[in-house]
Amino acid sequence: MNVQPILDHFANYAPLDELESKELTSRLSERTIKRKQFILQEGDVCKHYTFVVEGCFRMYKVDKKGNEHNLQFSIENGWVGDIDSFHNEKPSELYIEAMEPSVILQLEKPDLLYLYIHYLKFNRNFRVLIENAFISLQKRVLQNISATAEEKYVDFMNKHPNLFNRISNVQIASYLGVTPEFLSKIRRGLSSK
Amino acid sequence: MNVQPILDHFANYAPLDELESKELTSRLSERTIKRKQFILQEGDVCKHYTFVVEGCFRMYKVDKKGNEHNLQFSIENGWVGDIDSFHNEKPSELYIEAMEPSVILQLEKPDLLYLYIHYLKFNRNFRVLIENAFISLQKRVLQNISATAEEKYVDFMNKHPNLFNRISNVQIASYLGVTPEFLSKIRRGLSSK
DNA sequence: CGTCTATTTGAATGTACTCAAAAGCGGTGG
DNA sequence: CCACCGCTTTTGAGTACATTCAAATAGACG
Repeated sequence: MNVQPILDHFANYAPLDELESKELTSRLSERTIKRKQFILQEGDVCKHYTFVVEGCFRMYKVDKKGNEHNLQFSIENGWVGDIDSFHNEKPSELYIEAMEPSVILQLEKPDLLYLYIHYLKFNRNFRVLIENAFISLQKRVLQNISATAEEKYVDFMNKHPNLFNRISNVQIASYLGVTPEFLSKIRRGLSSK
Repeated sequence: MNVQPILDHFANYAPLDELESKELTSRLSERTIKRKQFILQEGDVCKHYTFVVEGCFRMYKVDKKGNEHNLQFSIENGWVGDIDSFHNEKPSELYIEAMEPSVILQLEKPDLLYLYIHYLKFNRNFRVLIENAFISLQKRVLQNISATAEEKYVDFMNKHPNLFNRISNVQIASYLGVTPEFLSKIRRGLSSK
């Protein structure tokens, strides 16, 4: 089991000492996920915090009309999970699907709670993690309520160059909240500049 | 200084014992804020986590064209602050303005860090606080990318009945990302149903 | 090469914005 | 008590942005 990526990841926050690393890694389970495989489906309770070692996931919701709306992408060294379902142990409204063959490390709720209770540092690190995720989401909301579709697309390219050349425009359109057809027209407009 | 509301507030999470309450309250400062007064302006570094005891605030951004976009409202027993500016000590792009005469309790960064370092419970409580804020923001993003303006407005009324009858439609429109004129037309449509 | 999916195109439609102006609604002072 | 002020809300016409639907084109992969 390759746990180095997650230890490196926490090194960016408050680095784990030897005991903390051991406590964490002994509770992780590694899984290999095929492309198009789901690690969460609507109706399931989200049982894990998932760290992406390799690959790419999208978390999305399906509305009443059957349309999919991408809430989040996660790639190497990112986290994915339905926090609402996880903490409140209620059925999720979301799907999490692998967009590439992937390798993940998962932590179950009792294990996470164990780490929270015994180690201030895990509380701290996960607090900082979610603070950063919160800040990013705030910026996305501001953009949603103030920018045109073209501005959103250009910003997405600049902020996520690694994602942008790895996933289809259909997926990006769904993340931005526009139709793929209109995104295509935006791209045509941009390329003629 | 009336600290009871903030102690009651934390009682909904992991309640503070006597020592923790004392450590917290001794670090809080109370302020009375007039209507239309700012507690943060663009360019300032956000120096406080602010708990609202009484009154109502809006946090907004001004774009290049001079238009305001409401990112968040906060009322009694809520928190407000620019977390990005606060943690990274960088100039804020946001304004926080009182929409009513208000009373707040403020915590400075060194004091918050002191609490984080010495008490697991503050780490835990603020982690849970932001987790919940994160969950709400995720739902807002999903709605932003999937719902019509009318759906967003109806949902806002249902989710925030207390706010909705307390602030102007101009402010609600700015929060939803539509023009006040168009919101008026939505209201006309709804009332004729 | 054929199949499957992603992307592009175009025409018609719908949703939301802009701008300008009118109407409504408190408050305040005469 | 009413007249006036400032601010919010409403209206309407014209325009811009984005969607829908159907079909053509282009790429990717076995």
